[in-house]
Amino acid sequence: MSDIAPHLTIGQVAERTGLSVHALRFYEQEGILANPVRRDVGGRRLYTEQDVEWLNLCVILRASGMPVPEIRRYTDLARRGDGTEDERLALLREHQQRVIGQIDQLTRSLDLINFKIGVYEDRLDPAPGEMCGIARIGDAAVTS
Amino acid sequence: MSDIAPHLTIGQVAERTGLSVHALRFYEQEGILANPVRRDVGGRRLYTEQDVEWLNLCVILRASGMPVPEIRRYTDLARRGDGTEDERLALLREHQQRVIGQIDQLTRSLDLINFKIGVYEDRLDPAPGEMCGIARIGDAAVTS
DNA sequence: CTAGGAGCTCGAGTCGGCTCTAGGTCAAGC
DNA sequence: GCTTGACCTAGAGCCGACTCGAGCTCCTAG
Repeated sequence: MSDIAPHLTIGQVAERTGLSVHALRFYEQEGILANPVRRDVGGRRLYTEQDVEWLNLCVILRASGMPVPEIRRYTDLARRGDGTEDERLALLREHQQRVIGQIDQLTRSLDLINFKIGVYEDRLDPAPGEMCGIARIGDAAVTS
Repeated sequence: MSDIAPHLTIGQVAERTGLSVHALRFYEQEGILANPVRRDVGGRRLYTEQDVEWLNLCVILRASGMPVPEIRRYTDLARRGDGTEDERLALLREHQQRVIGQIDQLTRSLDLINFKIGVYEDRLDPAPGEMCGIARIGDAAVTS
């Protein structure tokens, strides 16, 4: 935990985060790194383990649909440090709601998909004792 | 259920489906309508209730991330009718898996977000009897 | 008779988030 | 000495799914 900081190359970080080297440079340019990346004598980026940790968090945020500008905002707040906790919390809560909403929407979509799959399964291979005409679920779009 | 078919205009369909008129024309052009839209004497589109039902299904599929080309494929199969049920079923099952995957991914993201929110809440307003240093969850990205 | 509103077509523009290209530096290995 | 491979910058390109605009035709109400 001392300052040995093993200097990861961009390629290694790409491997560890699942991001492409292109994406890593893009993210840096978009201001999505808590502290500025250092460079070696040849101008090559040197990442730290902290950077990787941070990027992995960002990957999660992106994967759950947080737009890049908002991640930048979050990063800014984190960089500024003390006194920004309430804003960071607010931002996370907002995102939390978005994610919950997405899950909700997907779950409802999945219900319909499951239902339609059921219809096709029955149509292709009707279970014994089951009638052909399947009750419609309200007015839901159950066409074809 | 007879062939009265009350001829909906594109504007009415837009209202009923939540799609824009632009999107409706775009979808038609993309082949995402089970049967070709009829036109009135002036060349205006006339939709049926079936079209609306179908479109509402498509809206759900889109909302759950099915790409337009795949909806077109599904529409083609539906249009062809009998004998394509197994393909339609396969297509739906594939999508079902995708949606489940998405929900899964979002749920896991949400876990981390919830965790971080908890960290900030404690940091801003520590509950009595709670210590400051919060145990890290494995090596998970819990930075800042 | 004319103004407004809804519709039409065709094609261009937009947006987000990368991804790729061109043209170059540098260090290691043969 | 030369090739190879990883890295660099700046900027262009791409993809999907719409969205928008220009310029037109209708119909209807005042």
